[in-house]
Amino acid sequence: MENFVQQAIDDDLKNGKYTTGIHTRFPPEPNGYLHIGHAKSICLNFGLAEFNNGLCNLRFDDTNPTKEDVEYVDSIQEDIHWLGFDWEDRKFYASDYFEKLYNYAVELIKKNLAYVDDLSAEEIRRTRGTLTEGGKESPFRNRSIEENLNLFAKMKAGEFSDGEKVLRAKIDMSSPNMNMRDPVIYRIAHANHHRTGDQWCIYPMYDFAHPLSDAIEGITHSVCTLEFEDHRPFYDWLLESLDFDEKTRPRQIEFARLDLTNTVTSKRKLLQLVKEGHVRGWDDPRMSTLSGLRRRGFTPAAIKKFCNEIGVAKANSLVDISMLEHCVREDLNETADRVMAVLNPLKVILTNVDEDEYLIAENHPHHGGNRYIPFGREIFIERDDFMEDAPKKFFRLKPGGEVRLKYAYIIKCNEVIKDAEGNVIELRCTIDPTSKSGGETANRKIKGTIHWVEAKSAIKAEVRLYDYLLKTDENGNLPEDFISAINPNSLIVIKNALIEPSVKFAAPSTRYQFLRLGYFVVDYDTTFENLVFNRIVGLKDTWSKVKNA
RNA sequence: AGGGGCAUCGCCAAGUUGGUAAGGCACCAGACUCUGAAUCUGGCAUGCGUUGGUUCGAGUCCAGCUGCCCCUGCCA
Repeated sequence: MENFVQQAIDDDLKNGKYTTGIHTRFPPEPNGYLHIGHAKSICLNFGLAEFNNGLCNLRFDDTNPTKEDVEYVDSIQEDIHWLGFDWEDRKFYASDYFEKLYNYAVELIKKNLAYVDDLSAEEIRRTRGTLTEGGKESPFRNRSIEENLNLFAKMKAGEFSDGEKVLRAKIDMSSPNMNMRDPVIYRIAHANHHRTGDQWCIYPMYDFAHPLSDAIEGITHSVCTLEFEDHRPFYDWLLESLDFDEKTRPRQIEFARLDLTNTVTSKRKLLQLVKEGHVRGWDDPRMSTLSGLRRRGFTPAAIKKFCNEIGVAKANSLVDISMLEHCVREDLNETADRVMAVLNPLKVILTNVDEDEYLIAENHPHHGGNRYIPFGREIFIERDDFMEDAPKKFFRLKPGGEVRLKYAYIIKCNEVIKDAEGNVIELRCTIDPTSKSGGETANRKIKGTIHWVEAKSAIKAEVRLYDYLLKTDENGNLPEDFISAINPNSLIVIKNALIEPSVKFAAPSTRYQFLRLGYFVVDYDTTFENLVFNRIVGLKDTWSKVKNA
C-alpha cells in the first residue's frame, strides 16, 4: 500500500492523531449495482484498513428514500464479499443514525448555526448567487432559536408538506464556495424508507449525514472521490461546530475515480444500457458491473490485482482496458486448467488410423496433473489452422505440409476436399506413427502445433465470444452520445463448438483455458443438454498481428 | 473568468530536506517453446504543460502564462 492516502495516514500517526487505530468505511448509496470503479474504492478502503491493522465498515448511505431500494443492498453485499472483503459485524446504515442526526441538527440550531427556511426550492436557487457573485441571505435567516426549534420539531412531526420548509446551516451566503452558502441539511419528504418505513418525513442531506455518520462510527479517514473536495470545508465546519475533537475526528481525503476505456462506469449509463435493452441485464458479461465481470469469468484476484496496479492519485485518468485484461490473464494463466476445444470445426480424416486410443494430456503446463483424451480416425481442427495458400510465416497446416497435433501425432495433409462452391469441407491426412507424444521417437521438430478434438467423443457446446461493448476512439474517448459507440459485434454466439469430453460435467463458473484460444468460463445458463461458455479474454495473439501486417 | 483541484513516456504511475527521471501496461527485437500462450533477455522520457527566475545544480523552490477536471440538486 503505497499512495498519497497512506502517506496522509502516516503523517497523522506521526503527529499523534488517531492513537486508537485507523478506521475507514465504504459508503455506497443503495441505488444501483457496484461496478469496477467501486472496486477501486473498496480495495482502497478495505486495503487501507488491512494495511494499518485497522477496520473498515460497510455503510449504506441511505438518506434519500425516493431513490434507494433493498434490491441494491443485497447485491452490494454480495459483490463486496465476492471480492473477498469482510466488514464482519460492522454493517451500518446512515438511517441507523436518523435519531442522532436529528439531535445534532437540534444542537446546531441551539448554537444558532442552523435555521428553518420557508423559501421554496426555486427561491433558494435564485438567491444562492452564481459562481462569480455571492448569494442573498434568506429573510428567514434570523429567526429566533426558539422559533427554529419549534419549526424543526413541527417539520419532524409532519406538519408541513414536501418542500414547504427546509433546515439550513447558517454559514456565509457570500462564500466563494457554493457549499458554504447556507446549504440545506434537512428536507421534508413524506416517503417510505426501505428501512425506517414511515417513521420519518424529514431526511438529512448527504453533506450533513456523512461527516456525522463517520464521526459516530469512529472513522478516522473518510476517503471519497474528487468531486467532494469542495465539500470538505463544510465537512470540517460541521464537526468543528459540533465540538468534535480535532485529534480524533474523521478527516476527508479525496482521490480520482476510475475511468476505463471501452466501457462506462456511471450508474446512470449502466442503467440506461439495461433499460434500453442493449445488454441482457446488470450481470451481462459485457457490463463493467461487478456482477457482470463475475459472470464474464473475471476472478476477484484479477480485479484486486488491477486495482493495485492502477494506483491511487488525484489526477483524472483514463486507464486502458488492456491493463485489466493483463490482470485476468496473469491470474488465469496460473489457475485455469487447459482443455482443447474447437470453435470453428474443420473435419480431418486420418487415413492411416484405424484404432481408437486414449492419449495423455497435461491439465496445466507447470502444475502437474494429467487426463486421458480420446483419439481416432476422425477429428476436427480449427478452420483457421488450415490455409490453402499459406504465407511463408504460416506455420500451421497447409496442403502437403505437416503440423503437430497437441499431445498426439505429427500429421501431413495429403488431400483437400471441397464442396461444389469450392469451400474446403474436409482434409485427408496421415499421421507419422513414430511421432506420438511422449514416445521415444517423438522428438522430430515441427514448427506448428495445433489443437484438435476427436469426432465421436467431442461434446457440442455453445460459446459466447465477447468483445468490447463500446468502441472508443484512438484516445480511448467515447462520443457524447455513448449509445452510438455500441459495438454491434460485442457478442458472437457460436452454437456448435466442439469440446473434449473431460469438460462434460463442469459446473457453472468453472474456468478453463481452451488451448491456443483464450480463457473461458462455464456460464450460469448451462444445462445438462446445453453447455454454455463465455470467453473471458483471449490469449495474446502475435499471429494476428503478423497476419494483419 | 469566483472557488477548489490536476498537469512526469502512447496509457497508468513513483519521485516528500533541490543532486542529476522507479515500476507496470502497451509496443518493438531476440531466445525458448508439442499453446504463434507462458517464460526469459534487451529496447522504449538529454526529458518532467509552458516561459522566465533563484542555484554549482530544479520534475522538485519562486513568478507569470496555458490546458484539463469539479462546483449555482430540497442527489450522493
